[in-house]
Amino acid sequence: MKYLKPWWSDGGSLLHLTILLSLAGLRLDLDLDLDLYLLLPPRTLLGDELLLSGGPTSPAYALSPFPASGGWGRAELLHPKGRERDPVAPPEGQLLREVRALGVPFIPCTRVDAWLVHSVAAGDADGAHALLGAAAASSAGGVGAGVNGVSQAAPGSGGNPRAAPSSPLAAGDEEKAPAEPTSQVSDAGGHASEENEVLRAVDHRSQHEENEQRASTQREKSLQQKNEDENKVADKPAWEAEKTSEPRNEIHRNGTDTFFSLEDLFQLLSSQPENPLEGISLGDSALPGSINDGMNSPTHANYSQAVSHDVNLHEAMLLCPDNTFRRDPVTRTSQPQELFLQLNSPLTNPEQTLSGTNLTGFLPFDNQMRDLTNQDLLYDLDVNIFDEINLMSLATEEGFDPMEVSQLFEEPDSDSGLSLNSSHNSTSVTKSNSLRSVCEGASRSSSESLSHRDLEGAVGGYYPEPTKLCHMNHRSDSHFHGDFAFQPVLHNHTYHLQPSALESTYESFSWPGKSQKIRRGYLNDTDRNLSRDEQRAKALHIPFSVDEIVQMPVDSFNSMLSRYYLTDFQVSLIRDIRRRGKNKVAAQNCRRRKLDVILNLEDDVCNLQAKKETLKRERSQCHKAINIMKQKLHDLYHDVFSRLRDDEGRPVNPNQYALQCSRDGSVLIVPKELVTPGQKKENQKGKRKSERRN
DNA sequence: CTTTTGTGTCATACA
DNA sequence: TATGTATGACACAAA
Repeated sequence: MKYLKPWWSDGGSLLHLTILLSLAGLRLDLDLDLDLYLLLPPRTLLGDELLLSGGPTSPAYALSPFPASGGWGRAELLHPKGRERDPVAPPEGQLLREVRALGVPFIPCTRVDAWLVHSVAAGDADGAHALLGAAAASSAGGVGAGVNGVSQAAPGSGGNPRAAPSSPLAAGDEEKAPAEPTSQVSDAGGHASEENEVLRAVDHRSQHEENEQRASTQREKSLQQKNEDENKVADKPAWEAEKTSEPRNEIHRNGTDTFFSLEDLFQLLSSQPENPLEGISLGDSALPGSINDGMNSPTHANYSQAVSHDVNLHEAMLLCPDNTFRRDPVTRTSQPQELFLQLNSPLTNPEQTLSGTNLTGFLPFDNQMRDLTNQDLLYDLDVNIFDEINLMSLATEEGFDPMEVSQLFEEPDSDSGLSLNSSHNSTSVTKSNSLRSVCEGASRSSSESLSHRDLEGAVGGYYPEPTKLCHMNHRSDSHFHGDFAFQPVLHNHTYHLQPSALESTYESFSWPGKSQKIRRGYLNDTDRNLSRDEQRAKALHIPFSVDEIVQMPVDSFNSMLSRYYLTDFQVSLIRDIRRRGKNKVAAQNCRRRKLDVILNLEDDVCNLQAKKETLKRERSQCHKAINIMKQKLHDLYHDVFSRLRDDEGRPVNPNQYALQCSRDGSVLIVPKELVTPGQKKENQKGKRKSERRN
């Protein structure tokens, strides 16, 4: 963490927040490297600790150590982890009350996007500092993760629905910073404007150039990290992606979630002119101290320029054909689609992006439905033809193992709807080839728009067959296909399997039943790691992953089934996979509940046993007390009789007389013969009971 | 080798 | 009716 005296340290009267990022090269790890400093005005009295809350669920930051008095003090906002504090933040309202009770203006933090704080004049601590740092690039872009920074919506705040930092940037309106505090800011603190705070983000050394130099060395690491991120993105089901489009514009990062968004910072900055105390405005001469010089210096950009620079830099980095984007298409089959996302996420609205990235069937394409092309011709063809072609292509696909499939589906009842007896002869091959020709004649203009993610998520990384794509395409946009989508078409399909072999292969298909077993000995190591359903899906080249099949909503599921051309066999398998997947989860939950019940019952048993022991002890203590009371009563009885004298002054024999208490409290000496039988019985009962207990 | 444990799956009932 | 969930029962693999 590098901290230098800020340029406004001799001016201003309100709390300034300095956000300094320790940039390890161009990579940011906010968990470790983001430190927050509060600049406290002179004579600010604080407790030794001040909690700031970024949001209902964000961790609290402790303000420590105590700032120096008599001048601008600096206090570091320490992450709870660093102080081994309880990371659970107190309720926000309580924090705000505590903070306000101290009379110190504060800035409610909801989220801090990573941004590069750049000092144009390197080494000039008093120089102006331009904000060159782009806000977090989109996660799809991946650049931000490695270069500019990251952003994350605080989970508790429900995330920032805006397109993260790219929204103000992509707006291209750098001269007009949003004047209104965002709802997120106002939600978190609710008083950003009324507190009249100024937010400044500076760095005291130019790290930008340094970072640029480090970029090449860090690129590999960034690429690795980015690939990990993209893997996460790629693992996200399409139906999920279609629902949450904007998170693609954000880096999802584990760890600290109390951050400003760059947009929030801009808005705070833009609200500055409304602050009569500060008199600091963006990009004008009201900035105190050397900042004015710096900002007006030709070598320094003002904030607006910084923002503009940011935009351009950001977009340029997104758009430039940097090596960062070059990935091995073999190892990363989803690259084209993700690159598409990268290129479009900051520039297009999510709907457009989605419409371009969910072309494999997860989104409705009403407009595409209207745009029927020559592929409509295909629609009139017998579906069975597609069926046959599909099976043919399945059988001729590389890695297709008929034995494997037959092992995966072995049950006598082969009522799968497969046209097993269909003639897989040269005629069907000719048909398929002709269909491929027709499909190849279709548009190839938007290859990048085909969702590779969907394909990648499919079991076995299978690309849909061209025939399948054709079939889908005839119901979709003609721009649906791309060149790469037809890559299999370019393969030399020699159909090495003879029709008889194919027929026997398909006849060996059987539906998974109760007695199904997988002879894993036939499976390779890779397949052995797959579940049975995954193996089945792979064997039949189901173009969806098992997770997708299981987890997607029923509407998406049904639309998927209807949108894809799938054989009855495949549909049945998909439905079974879904059913089994759901049931598997249900079984897991059921067992978990059962375990919880057992554990709770064990706890109950322990508690009851403990309670029993307690009650036993209490009873024993009660008996002891009773015996003591009896003994005392006995002693008292004899003491009383020892003091009693009859009319003649002789002691009263306790064996002949008894003391009897009347209701009015008087005590009478009564001969024992006159004691009522009921009293005698009660006394004897009590005696017997006590004897039994003893 | 047997037993235990965890897991997947199926059948069934129910919502 | 379709779908999802809950649960008992069974099979199987691994410890």
